Amino acid sequence: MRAKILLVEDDASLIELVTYNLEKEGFDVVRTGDGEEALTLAEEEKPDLVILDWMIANLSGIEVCRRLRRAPATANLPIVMLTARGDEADRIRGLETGADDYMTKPFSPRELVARIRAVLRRLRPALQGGALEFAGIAMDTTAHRVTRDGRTVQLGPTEFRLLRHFLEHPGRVFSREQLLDAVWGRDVYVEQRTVDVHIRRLRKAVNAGPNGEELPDLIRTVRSAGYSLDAVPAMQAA
Amino acid sequence: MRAKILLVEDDASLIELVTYNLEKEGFDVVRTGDGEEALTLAEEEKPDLVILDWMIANLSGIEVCRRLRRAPATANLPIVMLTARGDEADRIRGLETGADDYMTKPFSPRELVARIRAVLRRLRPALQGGALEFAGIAMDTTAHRVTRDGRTVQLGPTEFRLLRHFLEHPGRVFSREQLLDAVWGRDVYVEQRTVDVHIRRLRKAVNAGPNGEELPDLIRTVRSAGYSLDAVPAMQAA
DNA sequence: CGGTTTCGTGACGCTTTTGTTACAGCGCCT
DNA sequence: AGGCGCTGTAACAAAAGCGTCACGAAACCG
Repeated sequence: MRAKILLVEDDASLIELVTYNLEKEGFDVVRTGDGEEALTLAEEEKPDLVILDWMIANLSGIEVCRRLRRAPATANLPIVMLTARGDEADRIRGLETGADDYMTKPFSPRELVARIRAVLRRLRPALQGGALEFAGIAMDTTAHRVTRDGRTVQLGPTEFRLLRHFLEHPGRVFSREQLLDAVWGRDVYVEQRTVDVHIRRLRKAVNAGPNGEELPDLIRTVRSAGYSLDAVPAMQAA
Repeated sequence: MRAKILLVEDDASLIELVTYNLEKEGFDVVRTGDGEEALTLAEEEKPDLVILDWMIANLSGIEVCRRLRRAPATANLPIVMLTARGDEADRIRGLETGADDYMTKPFSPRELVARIRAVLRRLRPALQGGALEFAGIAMDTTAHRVTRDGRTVQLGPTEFRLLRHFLEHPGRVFSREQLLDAVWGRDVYVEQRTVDVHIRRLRKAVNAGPNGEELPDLIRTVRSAGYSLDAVPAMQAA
């Protein structure tokens, strides 16, 4: 999942510099140089993090920070202040107003990215390790939650591990033996056909549509080889 | 609740300076100048945050940071690096190794405190004396009061700590072992099934409605994984 | 086109995991 | 001392998930 960042800054050359570096690192960037608009965008764009300059039009960065914290919808939004005001008093004021980090200009773009990552690592764990996603199937391993096109999918422990294994290696074909090793454990010994049954259960759960509908099957059977999770639904014979 | 901070630093005058400022601000301080000992203390003292110097005896600060992150018991422990190594490359390395913030010497003690507060505010909300709230459950950690949709909920000490832990990490699944570590303490050893009983007591108290009614259960059981506090009540099959 | 192999599917005991209740011990307060 | 609230453990009940089998369908092969 890509993280979206709201950049609130009015210096054109800085906007370009920061945007370039963030996009290079895989972030989506939304920009504004206006304090009032920043508040609106923070609600509407639902960014994962805000970078705030102090001196901007209409509302100071510190005031934007305060209002973001006060509004329930954005009270939890990660904020990094990035400003020329580098006095001790300013830094402390920024942090105490609710900023999660505070950097002063001039700054290193790479350090900015590192600090953003550090903040997101704590506050949006789903963006880091815990999230797997492929072909409309999303898995949050820390919350133990799976969704298909937004609808939550109910899985038993074994199906969960099985799906995770597929999501970790999308497109790759695994033999029943490999799956038993990876999902059940190297020492456990069960019939290979057991895999079939769990594939069946996994398919049933993942392909269940809104009501009684069937969604396209993303688990491909490779005859005499095994199974794989695949973005392209199997072809149809009319 | 007072927060406990582990200060890993070997310069005597700095130790004094930092300790003085932290204690003045209401933190408990545990100190060591030794990298190996830092790891031990991080486990045994259960600090709420670690301040790490880079140049210390036995293990470098960066290595201590890496090992703390790797050990499950301390993987989540907030870390602030405080060091003379201020190159861009060092800062980035520190942050990418898992530090939550990175300050360089010389530094302002008041800024250090502000940054520590900023980190703790996010990672240990309960320490700020503030209110925790999630999905209609509100907890005032200082007054030791809990309400569900406005009605006050009566909890025993253990259930209170258990709920607080869930509120601090909403949505996340914890194994019984993790809960015992976090809520009972790392050194206490009780049966894992004890957790089940307290979950039961917590559910009973939190889900008690106006008269004899049952409110939707917000504590989700994740079979063979643990429990989590969750906004979405489990779905029903008719 | 039969024969053969491989896979899909539903049913069914069995085991594991969790829910629930009861109880005995402990510390604390009056 | 007695009562009271809280805790951890055990024991039993309920639920959920698991692995295997049997049979039919589909794919493959000559």
